[in-house]
Amino acid sequence: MDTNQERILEKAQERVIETLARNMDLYGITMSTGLLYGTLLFQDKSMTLDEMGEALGMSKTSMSTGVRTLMDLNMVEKIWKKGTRKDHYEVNLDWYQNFIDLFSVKWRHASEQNVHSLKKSLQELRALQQSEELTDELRERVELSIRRIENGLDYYLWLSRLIDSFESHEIFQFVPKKESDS
Amino acid sequence: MDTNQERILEKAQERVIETLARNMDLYGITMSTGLLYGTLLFQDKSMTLDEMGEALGMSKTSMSTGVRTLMDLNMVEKIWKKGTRKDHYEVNLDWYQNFIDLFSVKWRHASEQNVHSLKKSLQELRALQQSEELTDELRERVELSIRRIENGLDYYLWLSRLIDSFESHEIFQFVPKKESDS
DNA sequence: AAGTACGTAAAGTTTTTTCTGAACGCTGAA
DNA sequence: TTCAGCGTTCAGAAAAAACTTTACGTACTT
Repeated sequence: MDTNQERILEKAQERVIETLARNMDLYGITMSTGLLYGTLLFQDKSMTLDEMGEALGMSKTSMSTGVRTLMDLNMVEKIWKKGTRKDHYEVNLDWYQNFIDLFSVKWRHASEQNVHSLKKSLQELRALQQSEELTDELRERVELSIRRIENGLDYYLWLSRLIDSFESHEIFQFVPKKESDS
Repeated sequence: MDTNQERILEKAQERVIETLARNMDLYGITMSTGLLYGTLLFQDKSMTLDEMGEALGMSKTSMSTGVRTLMDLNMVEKIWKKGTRKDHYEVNLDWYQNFIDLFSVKWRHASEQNVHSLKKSLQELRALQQSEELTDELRERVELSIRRIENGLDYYLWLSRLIDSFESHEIFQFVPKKESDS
């Protein structure tokens, strides 16, 4: 058995795993959890928490929380495996869908919160604007704030439609999955 | 002077500022820096580091680093102001462009790193694949890894084209900035 | 040339996050 | 019913990040 070839394989895998993991902070995912994701990615079979802990040299507790984070983002799923009592996990191989789910879950949520605040404050400021006895200086400030908020709302409505186009996969009509050459 | 009206205005602004700031971790931006951004947003005039520190009750050093973070993302810019020795900063009011810049800067960078690793490892594995004396078991593992990596590359090429469409503003043809009603 | 005002780098402190190990509850087996 | 194996909760330890204070370099003023 040529262990040298094996080492080449593992080296190649590790490079990818580490790079992916390092950049997953964009997903709000910690490096360790990213390593876990990468490890699962190159696994042909599903893994148990113990196997993960073994592979990463980390505690089972960490694997438990890490795998839950990944499940919340739909990047990993729990697999039914009869005959064993342990939970088995598998990576979701559809990178596009992973991106979409992440984007939907995180950005949609933030977007909704922001819109809510913006609308509420806009309403208050519009009411204030109606008031007759408003100094010129204050009226000016109120109107500036209203403009700023309206700008923000425009943007978040757009962002919401963008996310819609991801979720519905319509975005792939515009930016197709595969390009012919290159 | 009715200080009550002023309080309403400030309350409305603070709500927005705080919500925006809280959600800016999606941008990899800390809450404090988010508050700084929000503060600048409702400012009619440019601000100096001292004014920011004053407004947020934080050290000038923090303002310095915070403002640099925002500048790196093109969300804030330094303003020429003659007659004073202090630097002045202003928020970039184009939310769409802020989003695009953020996305470009962060995701493009991550994407490029990932593609680089994926390609390098793919090359190594393809070479390994050529090798005649490869056990069936190892060949199987190599081929699985290659498939995984190819999947990833497909995705990142797509992502790159998506980012292109943001940077070129072509995305607005597909998801227009303004919708007629609603 | 000396002094002052400014932004930032470096070092140190505080706060937050991540990780671990022990203890718990649940489920299935004996 | 008891026991063993499993995932998870919780409290504490370790690590990382954020923030402040001090100190420095530069550029303008006098």
